[in-house]
Amino acid sequence: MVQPYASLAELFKGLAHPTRLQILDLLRQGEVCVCHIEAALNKRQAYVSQQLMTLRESGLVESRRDGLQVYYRLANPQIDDLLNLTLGTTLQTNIESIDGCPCPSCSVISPAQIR
Amino acid sequence: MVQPYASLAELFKGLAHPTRLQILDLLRQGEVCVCHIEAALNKRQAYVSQQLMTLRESGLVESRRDGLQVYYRLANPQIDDLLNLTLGTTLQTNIESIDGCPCPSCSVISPAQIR
DNA sequence: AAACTATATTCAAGGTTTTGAATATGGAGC
DNA sequence: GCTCCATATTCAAAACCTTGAATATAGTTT
Repeated sequence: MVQPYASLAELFKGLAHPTRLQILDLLRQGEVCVCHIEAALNKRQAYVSQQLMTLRESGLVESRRDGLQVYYRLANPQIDDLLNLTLGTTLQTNIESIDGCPCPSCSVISPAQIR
Repeated sequence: MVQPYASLAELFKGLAHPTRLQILDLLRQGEVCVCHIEAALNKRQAYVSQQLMTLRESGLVESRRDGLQVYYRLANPQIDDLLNLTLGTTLQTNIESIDGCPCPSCSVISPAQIR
């Protein structure tokens, strides 16, 4: 078996799951922290984290820790190309600002910030 | 779960296998009969046929019978685009003319090839 | 340093995919 | 009709993926 096929197959395996595709779609908007992904997909934390692990292992995403938060992004521009080609340019899932989340998209001050 | 993700995931499942990728790569050169695929991959007939069934069910290829032979081709030009993006434009596997095979590619006499 | 928060990992049961072996089918020629 | 050829299907065991539950870890706050 020619090696390139095997490693490309691994990449496609990472893509071959609805939840993982939804996460990738989300990441097309830019870097996003895990709390956002949880909120946007409305899935349990551990489950999201498991799918993120698979995405990391497939080389589809990369992550960066900043304090308590971990931010995820698409691993490279070709993944973007691939998603544009297959998902089209319309984003299915949108992120809103999550109350109390310190990530860039959320840094808008919400009323319930007293302590 | 948003439906588009689920059906796209099915497509990627079809792509997530080395042998199936190799077959698709082969089909980039045009319509090819099963005997060629067998010869090019050096795999058992039943095995090749199983993978072709999966590819058909994923909507990645289409087939046409002509007498004893069955010819396969990529289902649509977007599959070509997807393969160009992911496999690049270099073909890994080449078809040679198979002795005694009545398909178009074989009826022409071509010099012996190496792999 | 203890408590807390955000995220990651491990485990296991159930489900699905892979692939070899055997067998079936559709079409051509006699 | 019978036989041969090219291709397809079925079956079953092993390998692999999915996902809920429980638990672990790294970093922050008190």
